[in-house]
Amino acid sequence: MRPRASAITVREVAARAGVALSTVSNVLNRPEVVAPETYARVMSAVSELGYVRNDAARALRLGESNAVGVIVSEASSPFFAEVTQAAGSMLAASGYATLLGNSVQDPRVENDLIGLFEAQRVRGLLISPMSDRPDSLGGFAGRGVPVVYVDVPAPSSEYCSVAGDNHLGARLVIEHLATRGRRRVAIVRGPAEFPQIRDRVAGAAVAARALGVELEEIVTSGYFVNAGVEAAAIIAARPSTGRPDAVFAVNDLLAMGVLAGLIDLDVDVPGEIAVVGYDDVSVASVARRPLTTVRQPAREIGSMSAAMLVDEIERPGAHRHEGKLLAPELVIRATS
Amino acid sequence: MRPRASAITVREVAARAGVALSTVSNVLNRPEVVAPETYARVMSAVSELGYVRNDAARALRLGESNAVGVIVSEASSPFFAEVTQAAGSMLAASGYATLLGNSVQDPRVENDLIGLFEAQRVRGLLISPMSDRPDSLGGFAGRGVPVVYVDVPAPSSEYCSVAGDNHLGARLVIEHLATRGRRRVAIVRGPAEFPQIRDRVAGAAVAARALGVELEEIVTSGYFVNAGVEAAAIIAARPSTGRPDAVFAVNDLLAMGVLAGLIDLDVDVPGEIAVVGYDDVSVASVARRPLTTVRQPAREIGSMSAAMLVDEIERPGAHRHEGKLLAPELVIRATS
DNA sequence: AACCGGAATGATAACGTTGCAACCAGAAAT
DNA sequence: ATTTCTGGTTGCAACGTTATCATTCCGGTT
Repeated sequence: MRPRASAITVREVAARAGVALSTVSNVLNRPEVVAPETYARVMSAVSELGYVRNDAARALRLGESNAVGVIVSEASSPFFAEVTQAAGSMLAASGYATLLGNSVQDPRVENDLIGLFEAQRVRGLLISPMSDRPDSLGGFAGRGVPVVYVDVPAPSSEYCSVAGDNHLGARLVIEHLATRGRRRVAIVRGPAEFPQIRDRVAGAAVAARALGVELEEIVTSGYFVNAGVEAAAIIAARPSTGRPDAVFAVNDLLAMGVLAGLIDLDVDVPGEIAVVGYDDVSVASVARRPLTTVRQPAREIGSMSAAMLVDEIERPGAHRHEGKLLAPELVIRATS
Repeated sequence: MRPRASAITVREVAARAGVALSTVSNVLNRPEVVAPETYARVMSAVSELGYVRNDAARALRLGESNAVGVIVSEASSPFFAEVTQAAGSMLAASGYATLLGNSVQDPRVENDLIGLFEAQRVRGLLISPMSDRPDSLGGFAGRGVPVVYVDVPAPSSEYCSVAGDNHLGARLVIEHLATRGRRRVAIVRGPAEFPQIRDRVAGAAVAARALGVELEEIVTSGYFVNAGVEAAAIIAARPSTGRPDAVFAVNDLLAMGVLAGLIDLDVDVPGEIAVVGYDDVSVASVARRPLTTVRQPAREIGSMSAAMLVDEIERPGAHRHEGKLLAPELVIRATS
């Protein structure tokens, strides 16, 4: 038992200002009830001593914190970066602190983060999960803490969600490629199974079947640029007759890698092989060739999901769950 | 006074397991002192009831949390994404939870975040500040909470820091351009004044003066791709005689924008104008042309600064402050 | 038989904050 | 002169956890 040596507490401040400690609390939390003169005296004591409220004690007393958790599977992806940024500023505007957790595409880390946020007693959680239904999420529901699914439709109607329509987006891609005369599409993805990716693959499969397009799946080593380059090497190594005439990479980073890889290996894009990505991240337009891709409303997904979460936190009675599915938009550039 | 309705506390668990609440605490914190049989009984009560420790209460009792704060000026930048990811996993390995704050290039937000982390009583702070010396940082030093500067040299020897040598990196760029025969370099940056950027500009100026290279500064609207495109438009609008023969963009996103913008406006790169970036983010190699840039050891910066912070937290006596300056490396590709 | 040591468990007091209830002067109403 | 009010202030208990210290219960020693 040797808690922190010197810490300025509300008690110190009270002594300095010559008032009771509950008066200090009043100054800080309900300034309208204290006399202006007292208010000033307490405030100057606060700043003289450099008092900073202890949020742990406050949270304990109040039974709840003012923080919400945000968990994404890959914080360094440009798409999620935009989503979390929009969500963060929305939450900040509503007075919540954001705790951002990066599960680094690892379900174990995801579970740890959920546990951490649970222990922190966050007011709500924004999550873009690895699986449709992370097992450790039950604790939140049990406690009545709102959870909003981001970029993935909620697994049940107890939750809100905001997501881009990945199924539709993928269909748009295949339809576009088909109208451009492509008949053999390779879909390139990484090994990890995200719900988003699964939906894109499924959507592509449906459209391909409907249009009589041949579909092949190439699983490469990850979801970043270098993995795309590897996929390009695999494709280019085949004899011309064995190659697809289009590549649908499940995100833009991958697509940019494929694109550059193919061009460097003297494959004509889009002449011989078309390349399409997904997300329309900012660099997509300045790729080796301006990249055809599917635009997702990233900022909107972030701010809308944050708004839903805030509503559910602040009006638990009136709140109605809702599963928003935002329509993506095909952006045709030079690679298809 | 109506703290949270139903919450399972250690008391509930104790009742369920038929032991005293302090025994439950022992099970959770010092399992070696309790009898195996009791341990098992308590643990099963824990999981049956779904008990989750309340970190606020724990932090209050202990006088300190297990969280450290990380503040970056632009979380969506690929460079910082890599830094924070490396720092985060290093910190997680040492048992600390990471609170990531994004100051969104706004000193006010930065101050708010510092205040938030102070109130949360974080054990330490990793910060890549907007200014050399954020005023609100004093509270940490006063409390004896370690602060490590990331990607910026510390303003005084009371702090550790890990940074890439921006001055040197910029010199390498100018020297490289000079040996390639370039005599008129335009340095492209955004309006915000980061210490990193200032160092790069200063380093470039020193090298340019030494080598007799003419240096011009173009301030565009931001630090992202589209700002780079704007800068390209400005340059291309000039008559050929008024154009620089090289552009040094202070980061890769900007450089990729400039590069694509120039090419789209029929400027020959690198024939007429060379383009060089900074950071060597993953997409730099798949830009419109493979981009010449300066590689920063982002992961190393992140994990090293985290390691220093942990050391300072855990060995306050033995710790010696240190200002690491990591050497960057010029990566010559196709744009120079 | 009295004692001791150790292992296991339990009672208790904080940690810093907040909201309620109580209090207290002095002013206004009776 | 007594009562009622009211703007200001204060005392106190509680939030859930953990470390300390005390207690109990054994089997084993003297």
